[in-house]
Amino acid sequence: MSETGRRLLEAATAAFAAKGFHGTTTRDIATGAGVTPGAVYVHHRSKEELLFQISRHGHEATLDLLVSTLEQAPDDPVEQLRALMFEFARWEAVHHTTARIVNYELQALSPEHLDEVVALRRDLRALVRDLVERGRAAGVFHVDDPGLTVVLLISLCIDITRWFSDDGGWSAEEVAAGVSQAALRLVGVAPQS
Amino acid sequence: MSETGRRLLEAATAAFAAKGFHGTTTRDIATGAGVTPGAVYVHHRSKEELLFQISRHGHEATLDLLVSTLEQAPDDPVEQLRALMFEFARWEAVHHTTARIVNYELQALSPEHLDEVVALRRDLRALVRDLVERGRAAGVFHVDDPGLTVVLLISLCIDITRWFSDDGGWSAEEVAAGVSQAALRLVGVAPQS
DNA sequence: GTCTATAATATGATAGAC
DNA sequence: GTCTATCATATTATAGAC
Repeated sequence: MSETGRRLLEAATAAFAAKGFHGTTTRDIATGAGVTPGAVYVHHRSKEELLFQISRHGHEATLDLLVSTLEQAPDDPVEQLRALMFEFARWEAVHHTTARIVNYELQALSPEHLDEVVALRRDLRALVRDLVERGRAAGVFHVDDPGLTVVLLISLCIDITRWFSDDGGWSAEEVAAGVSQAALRLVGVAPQS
Repeated sequence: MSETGRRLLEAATAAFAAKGFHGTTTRDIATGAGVTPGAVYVHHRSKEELLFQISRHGHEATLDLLVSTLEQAPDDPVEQLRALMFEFARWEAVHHTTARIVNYELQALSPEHLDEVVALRRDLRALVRDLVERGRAAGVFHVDDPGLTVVLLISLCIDITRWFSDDGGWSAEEVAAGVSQAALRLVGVAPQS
């Protein structure tokens, strides 16, 4: 992709995160990238295509991160959950601008694009569910409702997107440490950390 | 307010929750209420005024619920947190349509209206923070970072808005029970429930 | 590849008949 | 109070000059 094409993607990311897809105009995006409205369509098919590119890339990056985190973690559900939640939470905090679009602009995607992205979200959820089930089978996690536990674990990470700010009270690493500790408590692992 | 005025509010709530403020047109709202676009302005000043009315009412209802829940709860931080989180989570689940607007459409409010709503959000946060501090002072909550704990507790409730569905796997009460148990674990209370 | 200009449509809100 | 009609503007996207 050309330099201008990339700048347009960045401008779209900033604008979509701040004002939402429907609250952003193609003029906003063009202006943010330092070009005139007509130039947008040399680099991108449509405004929705820009959204899809941001959303898909964000989903793929998150999923790739979690898969490789699990691959590198020791063969222990406790350490795996700690690592998974730390990296997941850190990603949402560091990339909170992109993550906001990933998590809150799904409804603006075309039906076909939404399908593709929902499949990636299903994969991510399956990853967490499998880990919770393994910890439960190993007798180290103690949860009444594994399905609801999975939703709440993911909630802790996704909602970071909503409240995290670069100039707020915590760094991405502090948030990640707090969330991964909270996760271990949530699955009934004694708070030794 | 007239019957039509109320129907317009309900139609706006449904539309804003489904498509966002900027993704909703005044024609959508009028059609949803069974009237023509011109009739909207007999009952409401503007589209943004509809949003503000929904948002303010939702914020006030949540805050009132939490205040009265704390008033009625026994003088024990553990039971107070259990009750507070149960009622908060249940409200977000039962009223997930309104709650979606409350939690995710802040940026579409006018600056003056946003100020008013942010003040209510601050009050709600202070309520939770005070409770966590009291539990900590009493030696029954064990948390390293009370501020971050408060954010995560509120996260568990707010994010319900995003994922809860009436025809999903859990009732509002099941979710509320799971969230309040998760909250107690999160603050380091032994999982006896 | 970017610009200016503009087409085609959609939008928030209002006017005036009934 | 609701309707039809419409104003004024904004919007996505394209056309054609440079």
